Amino acid sequence: MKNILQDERLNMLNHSCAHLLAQAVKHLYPKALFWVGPVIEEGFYYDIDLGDEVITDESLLKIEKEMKKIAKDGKKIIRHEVSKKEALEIFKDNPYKIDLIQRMDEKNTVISYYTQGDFSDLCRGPHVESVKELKHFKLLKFSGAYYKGDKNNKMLQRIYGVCFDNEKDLDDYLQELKEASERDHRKIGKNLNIFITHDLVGKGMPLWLPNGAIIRKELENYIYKKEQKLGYKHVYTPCVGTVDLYKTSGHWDHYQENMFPSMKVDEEEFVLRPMNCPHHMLVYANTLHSYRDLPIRIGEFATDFRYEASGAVKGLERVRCMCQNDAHLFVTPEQIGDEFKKVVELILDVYHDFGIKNYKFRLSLRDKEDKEKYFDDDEMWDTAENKLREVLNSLEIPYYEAVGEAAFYGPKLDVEVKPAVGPEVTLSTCQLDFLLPRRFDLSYIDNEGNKQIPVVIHRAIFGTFDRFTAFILEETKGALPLWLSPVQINIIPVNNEYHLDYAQKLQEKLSNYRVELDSREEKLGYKIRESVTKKIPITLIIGQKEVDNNTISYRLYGSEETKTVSFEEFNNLLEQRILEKN
RNA sequence: GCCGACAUAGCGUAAUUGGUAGCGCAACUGACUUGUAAUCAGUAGGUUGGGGGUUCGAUUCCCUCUGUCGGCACCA
Repeated sequence: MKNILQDERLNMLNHSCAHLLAQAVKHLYPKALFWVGPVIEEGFYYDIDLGDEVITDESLLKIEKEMKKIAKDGKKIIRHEVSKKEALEIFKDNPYKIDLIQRMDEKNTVISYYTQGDFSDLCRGPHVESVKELKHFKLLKFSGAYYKGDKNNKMLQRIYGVCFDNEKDLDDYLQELKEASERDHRKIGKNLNIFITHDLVGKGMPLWLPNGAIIRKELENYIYKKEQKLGYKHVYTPCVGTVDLYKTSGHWDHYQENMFPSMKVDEEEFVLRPMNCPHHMLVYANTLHSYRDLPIRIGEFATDFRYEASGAVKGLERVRCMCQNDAHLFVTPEQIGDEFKKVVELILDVYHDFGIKNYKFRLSLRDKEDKEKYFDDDEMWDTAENKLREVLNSLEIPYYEAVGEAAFYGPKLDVEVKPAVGPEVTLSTCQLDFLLPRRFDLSYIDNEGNKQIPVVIHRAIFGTFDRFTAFILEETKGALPLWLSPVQINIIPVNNEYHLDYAQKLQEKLSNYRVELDSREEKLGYKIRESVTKKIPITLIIGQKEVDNNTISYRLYGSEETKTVSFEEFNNLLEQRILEKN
């Protein structure tokens, strides 16, 4: 997908197109007041105050038509540079622009605006020379958007669009958008019977169907083995906890509104747990620990419940009931670097196995000004944040820093990926925490016999199995690698009367794999078509040739070629592909 | 949660300017016995998401709830 922000020419075109959009809106809605209209990766948008009016599909078409008309007129786009005072006078009727101008520093910024025909807009530019150049554009969607991104402010109307230099680029782009929607895991999940939701169960509560359950089980086995090798100890803990547990951890104060409401049983208040840290703290606290025992790594595939905002829920990607691939590492301060490094290496290892290449590391730091969210201990935060930077630098991993994205208890490293549809999401996370061990009064005995407080590293490699599955479905377009595929091999006998026996024997010999035998009375072509539609990795065709020569003919998903081999050769192929996670 | 749209059979869809709904795939039955992406014929399947209102009559219009979609906000 083309990134419009990064292409100078497209950037200018789209920016100019945003002005064209505003001009057209002004023609059709004379009372419209404009806020900002930036270029984004996917094109451009403009935030507009339309008073009581709202945009509809119909009005979008009208606006687009008006844009074409203005563009055809071919007015020049003229730049004007003015003083702050002049700017305030020119835009005096628009409080949004006044706000922008008043925040400008006249000494360091040139205040400029652009005029095209009867329309002027405050803007630093640059723009194309004439609206005539804006021929190949399309308005894509519209929605409400809070003024300045603050939910306490008024909701403005936002219109999105995109502009290109020629019709082919525009068509290609629209085609790409359509193809991306074909990869949407919600669509694949439905077609391949991976998960559903049901009104009676509730929003954001996916039901994993048998096919989905196989995928999830494979993912669990995969990461469980990796974690076992790395010395993790796995536990099971309940999906509920008392409110007091979360008061102790501090989560109650910070995230109460994102938890399902508490339920009173006898004299106790319980909540569905939104995270597992408190439970794992108590697992640690169960034993007296020596410094020799550390690090202690407690892992769990833990089901959590979060009362996500109704508008945020999306397929398997953002749910209210999820299963985390969670672990908490209890370490001495000296071990932080090493342990953190091991987690990052595990993340890289896993991403390599899944062929995930497009990801970004984000170092999420606290916002020093936000005293409400973050506990107030500068020294602790500085130590933690610097420690993470140190590790990342030593690993020579590129990352960017994001202020205000830290958890309330500490800074974290997040790994972000871009799904087929929608904005980036966080998959993996690794967080440094000096706070919860104190809250739970955790300790270990150091080599001088003194009580010390351990440091906790929270980490989730897959993040949640739900989101990871969503992502991997989109990455693979549902054509999962052999080891993950719900059905791995589909055997099709050419003729049931003569070849079914041989096919059944093959099925038995391949019982280590998930094999289906399609013995329906249908034509070969019909069954092959279905095998391909279901994205089964390997389809076997068994006819007279195979029976006579004691061979196997197979075709791989994505290929129309059929190869004929001996059983041993075929078995080697399977083992090889499983090993390579191919 | 906010703005807007949408909800028709398992899935994908059509239609009704208000007179209770068609099609394709899948399913089922029968015939065909097949060598690389759809064999033919037939059968069955719908309180048109739930509730309420207007009306002689609502799937269509109005209200409401639930869910879905596109964004915004949120994301321990």
